[in-house]
Amino acid sequence: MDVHALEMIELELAILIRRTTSISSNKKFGNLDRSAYLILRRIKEKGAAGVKVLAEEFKLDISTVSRQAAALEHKDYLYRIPDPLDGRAYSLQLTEQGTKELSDYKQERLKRITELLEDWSDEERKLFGVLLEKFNQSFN
Amino acid sequence: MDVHALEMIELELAILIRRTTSISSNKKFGNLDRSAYLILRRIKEKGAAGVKVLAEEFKLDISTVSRQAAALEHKDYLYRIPDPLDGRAYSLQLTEQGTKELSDYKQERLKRITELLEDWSDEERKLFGVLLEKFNQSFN
DNA sequence: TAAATTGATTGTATAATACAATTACATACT
DNA sequence: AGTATGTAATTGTATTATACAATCAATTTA
Repeated sequence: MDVHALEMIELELAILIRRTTSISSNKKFGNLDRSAYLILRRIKEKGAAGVKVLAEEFKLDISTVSRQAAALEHKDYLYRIPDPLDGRAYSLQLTEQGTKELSDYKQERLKRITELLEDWSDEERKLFGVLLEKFNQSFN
Repeated sequence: MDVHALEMIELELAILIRRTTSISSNKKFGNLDRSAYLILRRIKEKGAAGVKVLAEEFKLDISTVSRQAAALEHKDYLYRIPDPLDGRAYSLQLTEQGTKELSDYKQERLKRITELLEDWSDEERKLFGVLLEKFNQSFN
């Protein structure tokens, strides 16, 4: 196995994470943080879900998702649909505002990434996407 | 330009960052967090440096690096070398313990990544490393 | 030598997370 | 039916990484 490649990945991942961590904390393009964004996206793509399901999918603690969901509800980006079979449970659905905010935020992110990668070839961009996806899937 | 590839990168980056953020906060393989690790590594590879230089290289606030350096000094992983020309300044060098800890930690990280990527081809690993590096460089 | 600048630290705030305790409801067991 | 156990969600508390502002001490400049 090619140790050099692994070392390179190991280092560059550390750098990437640290870099983007600080960017997200200071800058904050729109009104959404990364986690909020992923929640809205998930709901838009796969439909309403409760905090437990979301927490499992994201591999986060339920309490973490609960707070994020509460914040999103408070901003009127999500609303609750009570579970008819279980008085404790509910699921979360996008409001119209949430849908709009999601779309705006996604556009901003996309724009930023497009700028960052403007000198890349199409081939490189495609491969980078594929490999990132594959990497994320290795975690599951 | 291939919008689909960009969208994929955009999404997978968000996922990657969130995932690794939570891993580093809960798990913590060894005694080092990511930033501490990058500092030690930088010093090992490029020699002693003061907090200002490190902060610039890492694009972090000086105060952040100052605290990290203080923590590493406290653990006896780094020691200060006073600047002979400027009574305020100093640079940081690895202690023997720091060198050892760095090497152990790096091994652990490498091991973990090796496991994660064990099903990948050499070619894929190599490309992923190269593209991550290129991506990180786009930030500069 | 007084004023401005600079390297570093410290105070304070924020954000994302986890774990533990709690609340309120649901299910299962005699 | 009633108690015990389990479960969805929230809330309290702690930690970690970060930034920005204030400060301290030394240096440089006018």
